[in-house]
Amino acid sequence: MAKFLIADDHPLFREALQGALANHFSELTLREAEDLDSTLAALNKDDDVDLLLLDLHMPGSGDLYGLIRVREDYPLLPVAIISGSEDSSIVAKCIGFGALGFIPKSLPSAGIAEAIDTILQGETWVPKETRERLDVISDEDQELARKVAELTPQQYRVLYFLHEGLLNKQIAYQLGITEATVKAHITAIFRKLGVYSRTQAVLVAERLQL
Amino acid sequence: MAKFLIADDHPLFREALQGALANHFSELTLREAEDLDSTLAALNKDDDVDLLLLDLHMPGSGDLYGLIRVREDYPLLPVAIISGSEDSSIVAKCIGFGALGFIPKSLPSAGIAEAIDTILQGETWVPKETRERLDVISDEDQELARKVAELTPQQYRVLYFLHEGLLNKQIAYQLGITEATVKAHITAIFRKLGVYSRTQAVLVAERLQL
DNA sequence: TATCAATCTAGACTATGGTCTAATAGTGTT
DNA sequence: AACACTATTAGACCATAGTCTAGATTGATA
Repeated sequence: MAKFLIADDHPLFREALQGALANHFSELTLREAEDLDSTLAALNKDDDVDLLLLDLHMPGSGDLYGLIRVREDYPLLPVAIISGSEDSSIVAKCIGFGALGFIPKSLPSAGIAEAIDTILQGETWVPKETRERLDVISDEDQELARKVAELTPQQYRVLYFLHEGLLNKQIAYQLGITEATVKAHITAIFRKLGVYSRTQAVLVAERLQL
Repeated sequence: MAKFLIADDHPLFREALQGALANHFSELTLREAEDLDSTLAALNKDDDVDLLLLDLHMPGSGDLYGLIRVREDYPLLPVAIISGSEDSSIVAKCIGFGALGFIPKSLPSAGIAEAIDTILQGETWVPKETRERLDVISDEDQELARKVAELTPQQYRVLYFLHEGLLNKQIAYQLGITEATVKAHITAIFRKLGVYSRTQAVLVAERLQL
């Protein structure tokens, strides 16, 4: 009896994936989540989830932040990344940051089932095309990912806007808080990332493609 | 009677390249340069150079700045990039920014001669391994490169240190000028790049891998 | 030589960024 | 319930960033 959690903001895709899985797995319990917060909440409630199917692009989080965050909180949970893109450098980063598999949305349902079987056996699965191009993630990037995982969701949002090149005033408006609070968050981000200016913080975010 | 300009800071490599070329081209005039300034000076003096062999890593300039700069000043001059690395994304960027060829230093001399023959005929030459991976450079990146080419050498140096995450005070010390001057350069950089904060300027530099 | 244009330089001034301190609210623990 | 711990909030204060103005230098050109 397998229990999966599907985290994807697209209801139609969740439904399609559910259909594909139901055909392949006879006994199956599915949970759903539509953003990072509800994903973490679901994982917190259900401690016996066998596999997380995690969309890369989720509202309220940068591309890799969701994965990094989940890996930090639940290091033993198998995670398969679901993504519309299949750029090999993205695939490499996902695997490097601890995902067991990378499943492109373009994959037909039989392929998806096969990929998930592989992953449930504890093996890595990535699309054929990218199988030979898995550049290793450097130790420094691993270290940076660990640091980014320490950011709170609000701090992460601030870092996101920082990375967009926004002024503190603009970030404050976007998040509906005062500029003073934004500054406090930024100072906390600096501490956690081990940098001392917004420029360096942005470079860290850029390096991890957050 | 061909005339080439070799721009590489490594005297030994210039010599080796010279030997390889002399064997293949019967009539050959060679000019040499060891940094970006002397390269531009040599091009300015000799207006009948047939080919520039340009090292990617040159003292006093970021990786792509030399190419961007030369292409801006001499758009008709064929340029072959010489480089120790042969990372496909770098190759793609060089070709995208107007180089006709990309010659890895690891190539045996017969291969180098063949590559240069191809380039002199006006065709593009890149290493076999990267031939199928030449992602196109986006229009925005082309536009950004055009803007970066407008920077003066000193402004470029400031942008370089900006991208390292240095404070204005530190940049001033590195360049031996006052902080006020650094600020003036930074304002000029903003104007030319069309941005309004150092963070955004750094993101532009990052995007072009300068 | 005179002159125009561009670059480099820098001081004075204003806006933005960043630190320190501290209060509030939520969370899990004993 | 009392406790420690952490996230979030923000005001006051100082440092850094960025703009405006302007003089000095260089190089090309008439």
